[in-house]
Amino acid sequence: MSAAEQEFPEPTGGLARRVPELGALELLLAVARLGSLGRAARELGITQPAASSRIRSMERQLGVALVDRSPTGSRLTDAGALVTDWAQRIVEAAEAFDAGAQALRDRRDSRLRVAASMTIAEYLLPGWLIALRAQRPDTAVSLHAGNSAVVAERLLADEADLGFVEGLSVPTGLDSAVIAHDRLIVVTAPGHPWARRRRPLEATELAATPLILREKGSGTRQVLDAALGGLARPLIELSSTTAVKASAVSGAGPAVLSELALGEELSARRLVSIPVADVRLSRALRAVWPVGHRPTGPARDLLSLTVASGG
Amino acid sequence: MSAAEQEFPEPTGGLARRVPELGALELLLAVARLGSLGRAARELGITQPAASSRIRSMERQLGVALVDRSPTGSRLTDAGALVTDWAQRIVEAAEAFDAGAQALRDRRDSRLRVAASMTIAEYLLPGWLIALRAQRPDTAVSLHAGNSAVVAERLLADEADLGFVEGLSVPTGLDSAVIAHDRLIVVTAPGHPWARRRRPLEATELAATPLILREKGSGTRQVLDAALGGLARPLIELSSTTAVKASAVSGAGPAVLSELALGEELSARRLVSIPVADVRLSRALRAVWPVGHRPTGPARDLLSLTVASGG
DNA sequence: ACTCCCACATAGAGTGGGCTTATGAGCGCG
DNA sequence: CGCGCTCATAAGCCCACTCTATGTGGGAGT
Repeated sequence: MSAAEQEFPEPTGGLARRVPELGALELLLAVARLGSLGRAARELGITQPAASSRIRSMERQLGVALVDRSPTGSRLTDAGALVTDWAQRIVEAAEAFDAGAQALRDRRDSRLRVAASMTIAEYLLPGWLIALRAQRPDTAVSLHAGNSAVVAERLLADEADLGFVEGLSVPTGLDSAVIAHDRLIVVTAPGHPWARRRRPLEATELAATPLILREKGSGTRQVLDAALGGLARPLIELSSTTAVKASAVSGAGPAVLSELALGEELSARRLVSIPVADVRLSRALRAVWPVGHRPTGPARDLLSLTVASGG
Repeated sequence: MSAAEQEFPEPTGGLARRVPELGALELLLAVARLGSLGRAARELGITQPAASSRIRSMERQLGVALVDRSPTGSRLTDAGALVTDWAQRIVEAAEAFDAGAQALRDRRDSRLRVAASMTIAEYLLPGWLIALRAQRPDTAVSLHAGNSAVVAERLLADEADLGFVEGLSVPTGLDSAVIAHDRLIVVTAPGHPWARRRRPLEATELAATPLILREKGSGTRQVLDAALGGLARPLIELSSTTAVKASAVSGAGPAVLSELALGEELSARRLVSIPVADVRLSRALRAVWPVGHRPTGPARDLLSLTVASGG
């Protein structure tokens, strides 16, 4: 074997080889909480040897001892405590995923039918659904995502009980309550010239520069077009927020995204925010329902959750 | 089979059965970014049929069509775009996990040796490490977590190049720079009587109430004891932040935690924050290094990252 | 119109990780 | 001193994921 054995480049990916599976992380959290492999195994519905083996293989994979075994139980090592907290973040994200995915399976018999715009469905709804499930565990929720017009349509056709929109105006026939505000942010990779500017960006500069954008018709795009006077120039048009972020991170150019979409990327400096002068890139997020039909039952529960937690 | 077939209670867990594995989520993100199953497969180093089958089985598991296949490529469905964004959050958490775990494998030959307090290592460091890797991909980092005394010791013994502490004072022999501030927050489950209070909590009430706490000697505990005058009464003492959170969520009682630890729990209202009057529960987070030895090389890179992103 | 290339799907075989049951060993407590 | 708990080990099963090899369909270029 000479050096000719080609290393695969692996620019991204391979995470799954280095990060334990969700089941293993869940098990680790249970061990931390219950102080015993056996009890954790019972809680997850597997046998004690399975738990033992799984923790051991996780330790092998990470190259770090995670738990101190003793005949009186198991406690986390120092490294184990760290790993457990990092695992907790993954599991929380997985819970949000689960809550959302469950609502996507359009069950006809759902007790609460929600229609929401993309941004809200992506970033806020999963958390609300988790909270709702904590209060009313047996409420089945179905979710339909679409733009403002679609949301209004479904509400008026009695195909949804509660809607959420992010437009600049409220569709006719609907009552609404503002639940939060969302700002659009201009971002670039840290290496981009804009990242080193001292003066804020002018609206004219922004309008003159080709940007990485969602496709025409998306809520984000509408707000941006309105703010700039209808002329955002696309460098690329992509079909999902994820794709826009990935493209911006890789340095393809400046992008405009909701602040809700940019938690991790900004704090880890994969992207940096560029201040913008004299442009109103803010919009209200609203809950909506047919005029006169004040939400009741599960819809009311969800509504009160969103108002309480709305920033 | 009568109704005697006992449903397993599954109060927590079972997530792994409903959420696809990390490898599948990574694959989905690659498909979204590249617009083709085959290209995504190539990027992840698997074959096209494997990717095809894996996406299909994920769709079966979720009960939702995620991608529209066509002879010209694959695009996400509406539901697929939502699912992809939720998946992105999981993968981001997994990247932080990976960055941290990699630093935990105490490699002797690391170019940058970091010693950090628990809270910083848990919640801030992984993000910094990701950002550092983006700038300097070949910098191997090792991490050792411990309290302020341990951090100081390792720095002075030249076993670490850069330290992070969260104490109230800077250990002697070290220079420091404040990189962020951290507040401690009193939280309860939403059902707790305190959640319905109108007046802020008084320090004496807090001191008189048994609390869910980290064990004595933890940075969090020290700050709380100092603020209350040395007399926080423990209801339970637990060994990890995760365990404290879980216990508080389940309604065991009030807990005191760093705001850094409470992202998801507060916004999903699994926990609510209780205002506190006339108690200073704030502390500075500092980078530290031996007097005279201003950080250079990788240490300087990391330091400048943390200062830039510190709140 | 024919061909080439890319897209994705299907079929059948191999492998490995995780699960189970069964059993053994260390510590503490009555 | 034995019973309870703890965790570890061993042997066998099974399924998910993987591969190679092949088939089908559409767009682009000649």
